[in-house]
Parts: sequence; structure tokens; C-alpha cells
Amino acid sequence: MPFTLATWNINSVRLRAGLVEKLLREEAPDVLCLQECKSPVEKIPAEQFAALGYGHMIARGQKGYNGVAILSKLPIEDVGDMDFAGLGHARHIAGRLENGVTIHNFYVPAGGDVPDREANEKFGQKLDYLTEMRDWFHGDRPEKSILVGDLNIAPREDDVWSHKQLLKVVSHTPIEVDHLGQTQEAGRWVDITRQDIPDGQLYSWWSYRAKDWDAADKGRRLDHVWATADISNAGHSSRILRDARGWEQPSDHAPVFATFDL
DNA sequence: ATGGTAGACAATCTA
Repeated sequence: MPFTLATWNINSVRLRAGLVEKLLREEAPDVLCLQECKSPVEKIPAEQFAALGYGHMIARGQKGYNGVAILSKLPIEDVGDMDFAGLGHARHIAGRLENGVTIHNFYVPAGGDVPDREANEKFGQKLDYLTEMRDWFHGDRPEKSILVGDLNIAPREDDVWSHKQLLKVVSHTPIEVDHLGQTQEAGRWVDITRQDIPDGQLYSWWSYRAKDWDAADKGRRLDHVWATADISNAGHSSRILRDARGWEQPSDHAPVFATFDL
């Protein structure tokens, strides 16, 4: 049975519960993975989503920051979370569907403004987070798995509006791209979005600080859908719902979709 | 080189 999955950094699930509802009504993914919920789990409006057919939710939360959730039409079993780099943040949750597919939902640390671990502790934490992800996948060798989320790195030259101008900007520095590549390789993850859309500029995030985000179009592809090699050929129909960036009081991220015939 | 916006939560911190 094919199922469609979406990932969206919502930047407050309570403030934007109406936008989540709009996405669920209009696009109706079977599974929606959210990041930056910025809410304790018990304050996520789960009943509002359940009323739309999303009767299953697994989540990790904390007050004010971070937070990840998976809303699903299909039964999903909570199979745990990881606290990479020992930050004590709600940045990962994993669930398993009845077809045996495991879904990892990640919110990788943004890493602060200065791309130097000596000058900026947050940058070091981001690199350490990715290193521990890599080591975990290297030991675990995931199969029949999908990894989504805001990975806060745009790895390819055509994942940013200007490769040259962003080389020293956190999210696109060579050391971050290298760390993300090592994590991807360790789990034998295939980038499903780029499998489906191999050529051209592709963005999922536009800063709030731009005067006219749409006209300037200075975006970055920070949000990703990966799958393990054993199921990667089941993935198709990837797309980014750029329209959502223009919705009323939007998140600065747009949802990324993929469908899997499994 | 700088400052630009947004959200949580009540002082700044984070992105």
C-alpha cells in the first residue's frame, strides 16, 4: 500500500495549529512529521488533528524550544528517541508503521552564527550531534527505514541560492556538509528528494528577515527525506510545497513530501 | 559590515 509522508518545521505547533490543519485537509499526507513544536507534548492540540483522521501521534517535547512529533492516519508504534551530543533536547523520535517501516524524525541543532567550534559552542554541538548520529547508524545499519526532518544543512551547491556566498555561513560550510555526508553514508541513506528531482535549485526554507522572501528567493534546502537503500526505489513523487511559505503567519520552512510504494 | 524578523516566555535565548 503506498503512503505519502511529509516533513515540516512548524516553528510552534500551537501558534500554527491552524496551518497544520490546512495542510492535513488540503494535502492529506498519511504521515506528517513536525519539528520545532516548541511545546510540551501534553499541550500539543492532538484532538484537533485526531478529528481530521490523524488519530495517532507520537511526540517528544519540552517547554519553549525544539520538540518533534509524528501525526499519522496509520497506527504507529513509538520505538524511542536518541539524545545525541547529550544536549537533553527533544530533537528525535522514531516510530514504526504496521508495514514494518521505521520513521526517524530529526531536528538537528542549527549551530549558531559562527562556524567555528572554538568561538561558538553551538557549532561544536551541531558537529558532535551529526558525528554521534553517524556512529549510531554505523553500528545499527538501519533497514526498511525513512529519515526525515530539519537537518539544518543544505549539502549541495544547488540547495542554496548562492554556493559561493554561503560557504562560510552556518548550514552550508564544507565541514557541515562533510559531517552530513558521513552520517548519510553510515546508514546507507538515499536522498529521496534528490533522487526524484536531481537537477536545479531546490529550497525548503526562506528567512523571515528578507523583505520579500518570494521575490528575493534566497532559500536553502534544510529539510530532507531519506530512505535506506533497500526501500529507496519505492520512493517517488517528491515535492516541496512552496505555497505554504506564503500562507498567513507562516513557518519559515515549507513542507517536503514523498510517496513510498511499500 | 550590519541588521533585518519571528516565537516562547517573561530575562533573554534561539533560530
